Parts: sequence; structure tokens; C-alpha cells
Amino acid sequence: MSQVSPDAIERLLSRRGYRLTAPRRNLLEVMASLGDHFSADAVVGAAPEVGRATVFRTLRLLQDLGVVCQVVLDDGTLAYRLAPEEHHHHALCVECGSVEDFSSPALESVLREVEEATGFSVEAHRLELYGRCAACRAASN
Amino acid sequence: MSQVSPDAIERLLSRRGYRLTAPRRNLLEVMASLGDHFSADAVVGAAPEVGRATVFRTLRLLQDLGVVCQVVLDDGTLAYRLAPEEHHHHALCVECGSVEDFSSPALESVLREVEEATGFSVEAHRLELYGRCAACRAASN
DNA sequence: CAGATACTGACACTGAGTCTCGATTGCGAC
DNA sequence: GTCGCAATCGAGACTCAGTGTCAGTATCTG
Ligand SMILES: [Mn+2]
Ligand SMILES: [Mn+2]
Ligand SMILES: [Zn+2]
Ligand SMILES: [Zn+2]
Repeated sequence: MSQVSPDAIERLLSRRGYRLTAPRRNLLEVMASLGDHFSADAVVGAAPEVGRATVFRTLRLLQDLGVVCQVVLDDGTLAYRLAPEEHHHHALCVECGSVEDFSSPALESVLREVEEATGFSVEAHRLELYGRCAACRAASN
Repeated sequence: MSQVSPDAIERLLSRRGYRLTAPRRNLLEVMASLGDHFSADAVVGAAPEVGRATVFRTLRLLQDLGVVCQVVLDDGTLAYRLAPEEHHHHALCVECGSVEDFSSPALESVLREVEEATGFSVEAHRLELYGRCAACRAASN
């Protein structure tokens, strides 16, 4: 469940047969510097040397590799996030804007119950929580 | 958990002090005719007499009233849906494209456990399932 | 170090949603 | 009924997100 370093991602890229290009290295650094989630255009803005199309291509590639995931904000817009390769969900703080990953075996097993009850076979799912993080709650006690 | 009729929504609008205008009536009919979920532009296309801005304004109003909800498709794009006012989630069939609502008390109680374990206080959440519906599974047995 | 080809960047394009502002219109008051 | 006026509307320009094309460039393999 730990953060993936740009370095490790570079190794993953070449291991999978993708080329290690300057734009890709560049974008990995930028994303790591942008905090816990970022919009596509924030990346574009922070990497002026890299073309727009390349930013979107790279975002998609990294999603396919499982090291970038989408975050659905409360208004429905999408953000992106360097994320652990494992399955996880997001808890978004509406006060400070932070995103935390979490996973819950109990939750996954409830989904299996839903499958049995409804006949729907779940191949993938997405769960986002919106609320206030522990730090913000402590602060405004 | 039942479908909300255009008529009932019209009554809801005036009860809340909103005007019953021709564009609003028109859009409610159109949405009811568009099936279980639809894009904003599908509504625009199906209601040529109504201005684009009004379509988006009306979508937002109906979301605020709780009779339209967002559906996050598997690629992250948003669709809309005339939906029950109660809290619910979506099961999207990747084969036939249908959307079904469901709710699960067990799931909600797991979220309360997550709250206690993490200190994050959940004010809202969003869960979408992607898979194959019972009908499609039966068909391609 | 050369060649095949994966990758890039400029640019034009689509789709989704917002904003402004002058023109309409629904509806409560009379 | 009709009057007044705030609520609403429509046109259109604008922003932001993402895609497709295509000629040029750079990476990796041999
Ligand atoms: Mn899960
Ligand atoms: Mn729920
Ligand atoms: Zn917070
Ligand atoms: Zn189906």
C-alpha cells in the first residue's frame, strides 16, 4: 500500500518493454511533486516542455500499468493520483482536499454478497468516500 | 426505490418554489424517454427547442432536488439518470449497458466500521459496480 | 553505430460544462 | 383578468478535458 517512486515506475516501464524517454521521466517527476492528486492540466502546466498529447498518453499508459489511478471528486470531475498497484479506494477530505487510500476486506466480502443476492457479477468497482479526515476533525474540535 | 415520474417531479418543483416552465416540462419528458441513463448531450439532442445552458442548469437543479443522479461510467465519463430519491448505488452492465440501482445495509455498516478504524468521518460516498447483469449472464450461458 | 519503430509535439477537433446578458414568462398580488 | 417583476431562458462565446493525425525524433537492439 506504499507510494510508488518515479524510479520504480521507470524500471516497471522498461521491464514491460516501454521506452524510457525524457518526456516520461519528466512527467513522473512532475506528478510526484504535485501532491496526492492532480488534474491533467496541472501536469500540463508543470511540464511545459512536454506536449499536451503526450501528457494524456502517459496518464493513460500509467493507468494501464496500474501506477496511476483516477479519483472522482465530489462534483464528478476526475483527478489522477500516483497510487499503489493494489486494489484500493479513496477517502477525500472536503476540508483540506487530501486523499487517502484505504482497503477493506469486509467491504469486498459484502460485494460478494451483493453478487449472490442480485445475480450481477462484479468485475470491477469504484468506491469514493467524501468527508473529513482525522487531522481536520482534530483541528476544528 | 421506484422510478420517479415526470409528473411527480413537476409537483416537487412547485412545492419547492421553482417555476413550472415549458423547457422544464419538456426536459422531464425527454429524460424519461431516454432510458436508464443518458449523457447531457443526448438530452440536448433530444430537446432541440431547449437551449444548451438550460439543459445543464436543469440537470443540476434536478440533482440538487435528488431526482437525478450521476453515474460514473467505467472510463470515468459521467452520465445522468432519473433516480429514486433514496440513497443508492449503481450496477452497470458492461455488456448491455444497463444500469440498475441497489442498496445494501451491510455495505453501509461496513463504512461505519471504516470510519471508526481510520478516524475519517464519511459525509457522502459513491459506489459503482461494473460487471455483467443477470440477464446477460443467462443469455450467454 | 545504423535501422526499425516506438514515441513525440504541434495542431485541429470534439464533447462537457460555465458565464453573461438581453429577452421572456410564470405566478402572486391586486 | 392583468400587471409587475423576479425567475428563467437562449444565444453564443468561452474554458477545460481528452482524442486523432501525421511528419519528425529518439530509443533500443543488433
Ligand atoms: Mn473494493
Ligand atoms: Mn452507500
Ligand atoms: Zn482534511
Ligand atoms: Zn447486461
